[in-house]
Amino acid sequence: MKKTTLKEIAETLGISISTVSKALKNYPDVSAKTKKRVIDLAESLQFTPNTFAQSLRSNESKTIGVIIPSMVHYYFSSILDAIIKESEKNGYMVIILQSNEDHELEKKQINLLLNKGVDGILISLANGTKDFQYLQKVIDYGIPLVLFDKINKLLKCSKVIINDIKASYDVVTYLINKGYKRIAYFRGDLNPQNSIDRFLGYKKALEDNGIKYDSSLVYLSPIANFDEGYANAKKLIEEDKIDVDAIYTITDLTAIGVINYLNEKNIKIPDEIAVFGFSNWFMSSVITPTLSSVEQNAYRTGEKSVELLFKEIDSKQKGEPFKHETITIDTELVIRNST
Amino acid sequence: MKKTTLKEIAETLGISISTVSKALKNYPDVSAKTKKRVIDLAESLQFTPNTFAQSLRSNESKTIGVIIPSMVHYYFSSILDAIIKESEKNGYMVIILQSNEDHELEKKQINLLLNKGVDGILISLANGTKDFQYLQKVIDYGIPLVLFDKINKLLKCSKVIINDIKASYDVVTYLINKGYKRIAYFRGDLNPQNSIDRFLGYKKALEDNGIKYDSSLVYLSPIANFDEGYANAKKLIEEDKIDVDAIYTITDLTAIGVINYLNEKNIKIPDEIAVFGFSNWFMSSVITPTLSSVEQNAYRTGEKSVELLFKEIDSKQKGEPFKHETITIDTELVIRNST
DNA sequence: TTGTAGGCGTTATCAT
DNA sequence: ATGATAACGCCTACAA
Repeated sequence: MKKTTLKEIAETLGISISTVSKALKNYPDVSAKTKKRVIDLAESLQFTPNTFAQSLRSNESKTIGVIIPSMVHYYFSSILDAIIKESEKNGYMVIILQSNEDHELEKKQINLLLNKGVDGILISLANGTKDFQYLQKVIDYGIPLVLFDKINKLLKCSKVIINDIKASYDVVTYLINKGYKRIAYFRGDLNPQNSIDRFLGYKKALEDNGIKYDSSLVYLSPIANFDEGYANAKKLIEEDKIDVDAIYTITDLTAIGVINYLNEKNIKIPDEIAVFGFSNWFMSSVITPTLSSVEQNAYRTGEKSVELLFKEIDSKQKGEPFKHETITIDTELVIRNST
Repeated sequence: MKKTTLKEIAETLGISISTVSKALKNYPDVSAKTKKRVIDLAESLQFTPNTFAQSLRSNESKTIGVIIPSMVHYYFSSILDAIIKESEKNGYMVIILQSNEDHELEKKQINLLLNKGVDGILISLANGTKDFQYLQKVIDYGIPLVLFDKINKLLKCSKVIINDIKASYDVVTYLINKGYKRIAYFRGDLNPQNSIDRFLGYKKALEDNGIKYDSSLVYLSPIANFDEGYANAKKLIEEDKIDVDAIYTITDLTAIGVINYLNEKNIKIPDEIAVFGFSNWFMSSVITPTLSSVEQNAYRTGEKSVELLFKEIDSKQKGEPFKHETITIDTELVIRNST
């Protein structure tokens, strides 16, 4: 079985290809009778235009590309969920690539997408990313680009982020108000902006509440996974930081590592040590104790990102100017039993 | 900035388009000198062939489509991870769609992918799927199709599955050997094959061990999510099934719902009631108590699925005949603290 | 060794 | 109201 073409319809009906094309596109200058004959036959043959030919002609693929660090990740998969659903509504398909937090791979993938001819690109940057030339290239090519979550401030494109400084500030302020005084922080690498910002929020909240920042309470968790949380908690306990009464982490997965270690050691949460995460993974609502966290509204982040992208694609098609926006998604503290 | 074309290179060098094309494809009948001139210029202009034109001509998109029920799902996202990585290695991109367990949507998406001109389709069927005509259509069109996880036996295409009957049989046998006698089962809908098979395995294991199957110990969990696990556990306890000493569920998420309810009610796991899941989600290794489960090797499932797909695409291109295969992925019991 | 020409399928402009 | 024609960019059989 082969796909039907305009040519076949034309030959069957004994008319020209261009008339067929016009009939199907409901041009006004085709007689009602011809139109009907064409449409009926097209339907019975299940005709759909060849997208390769359409793309070649229009230079549009009706496809967008998304690059995320990793797929098996509650936050990113939720964002993708939104991106895919919204794109489908708009008649677009989505190609997904994983940078695996590898800067070089990310670069290669951007080029793959450009070569592929996608109509727009959404990306959450890999942690290592320092040089942004290849992203500038996307902009130079005139391909709409939206950064989300892990962004770079300097690039001239739309962005969707949360206010990490404020969210983090709120967490620490909440902990302080609850009576915690020695709050450890398991921070991420100081490369993605949000990692920096969460750390800043932590420090600022301490400062504003008259608590002196103590760098010995800060542990590094560059990958921000379970094992690092577990290992850092172990280190903290074994270093006899007995006055630490709360641990706040860059993300939930790390916090869950912490919880697992403390549970193993029979250290009571939150009585002896409280734990606060970030991102509100589903998992956090079902572990013991349930984990307090920051709801990041992943779905909305995805929604807003494609929305901006399609707006820009639209403007481009119409030849209208487009003004880049930065949208900040609201976050909320979700208080559970770990604090 | 615009993409370079063969024509531009040809004009710049004052030679014909076909010579440029041949030079870049390293045809033997182009002089070394011309070849060098072309390649150098192409490189400096960062020439890459227009994929729309290539696709139109070759009728290949170097893109495959994947349909899964849902993205925010540990098992499926792990499979996607494998699919994307393996495809990239083979120079293919991946378009992902979510059927949302909606049969009609799935049908529409299959058509979208066919119209898009993907070179192959991977799909894990929605639960409701009963009519398979539109999948037959894929086969009739000659588009390689591989079913994984939730399959239909009757379709003539490659498949990647696990042996659900055996895996389930092993779980229940293990429980019986451990001394559990009244084993409740929270089963899924009897529509996807694997749901049926897990139920069969459960029954067979009871039978083979001289335990009479008791339908009052079977609870339905059609969506197989957390809430259903929680609700069914509640129902079971409130129905005073006090002799039940183990609960085995269709999937981990449901089991985790069960654990949460039992924990809330201070029912000791596994002393009063043991819990066994299926799929070995990451989450299961970090909840309290850690959950015994069946490792399904999602990544391998993804790997094998694309491998079969690419084999078939390859055969098709070479015009060779292709023999469909059904690959069964090994599973293992992962015993943790809940049993 | 190089170039010409035709076609992949669609669409839009310009005749008729 | 309909059709002929060219173009999108690439590829290749064939001609020179």
